[in-house]
Amino acid sequence: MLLTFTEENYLKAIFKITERAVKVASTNMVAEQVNTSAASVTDMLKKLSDKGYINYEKYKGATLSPTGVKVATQLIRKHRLWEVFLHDKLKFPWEQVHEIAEQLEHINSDDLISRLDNFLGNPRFDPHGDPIPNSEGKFMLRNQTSLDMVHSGQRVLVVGVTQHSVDFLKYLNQLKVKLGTAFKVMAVTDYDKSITLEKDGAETLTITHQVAKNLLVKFQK
Amino acid sequence: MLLTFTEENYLKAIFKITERAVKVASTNMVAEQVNTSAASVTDMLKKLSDKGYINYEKYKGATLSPTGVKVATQLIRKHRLWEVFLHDKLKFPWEQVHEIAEQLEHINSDDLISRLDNFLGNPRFDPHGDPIPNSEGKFMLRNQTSLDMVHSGQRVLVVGVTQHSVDFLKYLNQLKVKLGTAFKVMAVTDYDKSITLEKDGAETLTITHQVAKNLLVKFQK
DNA sequence: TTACACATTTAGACAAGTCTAAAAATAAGA
DNA sequence: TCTTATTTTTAGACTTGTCTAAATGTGTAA
Repeated sequence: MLLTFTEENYLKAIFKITERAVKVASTNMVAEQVNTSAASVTDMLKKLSDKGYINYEKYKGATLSPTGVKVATQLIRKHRLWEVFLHDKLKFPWEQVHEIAEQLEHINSDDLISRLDNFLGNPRFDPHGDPIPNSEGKFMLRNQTSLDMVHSGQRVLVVGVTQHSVDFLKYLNQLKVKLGTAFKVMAVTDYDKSITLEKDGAETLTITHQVAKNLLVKFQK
Repeated sequence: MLLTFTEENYLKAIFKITERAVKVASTNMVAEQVNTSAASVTDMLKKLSDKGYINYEKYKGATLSPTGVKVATQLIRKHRLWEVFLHDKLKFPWEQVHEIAEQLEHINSDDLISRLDNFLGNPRFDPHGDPIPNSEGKFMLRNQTSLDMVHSGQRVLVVGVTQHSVDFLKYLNQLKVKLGTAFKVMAVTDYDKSITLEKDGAETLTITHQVAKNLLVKFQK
């Protein structure tokens, strides 16, 4: 069964919302994700429910059905593979790949995606450090923490970001922070939770709690 | 000004129709190209005319305006560059690239296309031998004839096809005819205009007039 | 030049996705 | 539990692109 561009975006939105702590996607949450009105969302949820992609009860919100999950993870797979292509092959900076991948992810061809995956060397993470689901929709798991959970003295390696906005990524460029950057945590301020880090060499930088929350790291022994 | 997927397809259709002998695209011709009804075409021609992309007079048919030509050639540029990508990088056979490129051509990003062009080594022809317009929309011209215009004794090199249907291209695969294949014309039958060719080595094959018409060749001295 | 065939346009309708405004349901505080 | 604030849904309308059926225009053969 063929889904429209729009339907696909709704499924992806619901997936994103229910991926973490939230178990059920509310109408308003979806509306914010797809940047539309709550009324439009209600209509679409009804439609997607009729088609079997989501479980939806009036006033109770929506979750993806198994079919819905499949569609959403395949979209994410396509999105992230295209991001790798744009970054690795076409040399786009990481802050520019998301927007173009939003278009490319809707291209319809299984053969295309499996060939692209191969061409790229079956990458397991995209340019932001997000895992790329395999063709069965399985994600690679990884031991990671957001940088606001660390303590003074710990050594960490940047492995991802939880925010893909151009502004945030450009700010990281400015700080010369990218995937693979290693830090030692020098201090965590009680007052505003800002964190002072020392880069591999000697440079020191201080970031706000806001920034730390959006940086994913893994611990180094 | 942003065009919809559908509007772009109409402009491309009018371009294709008026590219050769026909000077004006009639409603029915467009309807056949975009695979829709004449009534729908009339509506769309009115709209595209209002927006300044075509010159259209009731009952007289349509031609592209300068802006329309620009849009259409950029679409063709994108289409053919993606075809090169699919064929050269992802190793799709030439009969499969068209369909996927029909989707990819609508992706919107000038930067993407200029990077893709570079990544591919600024190719000047697509996998079917069609010239790729440059970013100003200029086409490379080439001395070429369709194979039904040749005479016995002439030596030719296959440089293109005028038909991109999967069936036709698969038939050529079967005959082991591809871009760059060299032939000597052995005989042209008066009766049915079928042509007997000798391949570089020694193999001989006979093709119908229908096939010959759709093969583009250039002469070898 | 008339008559007919064919091409084209108009009229009216429909589906998808959107909107605003109003109504209804739910949640939360006193 | 009652009242109010917030969320969600419904109602009705609009846009885009499509359709069929009917009306109109154009071109050609007799």
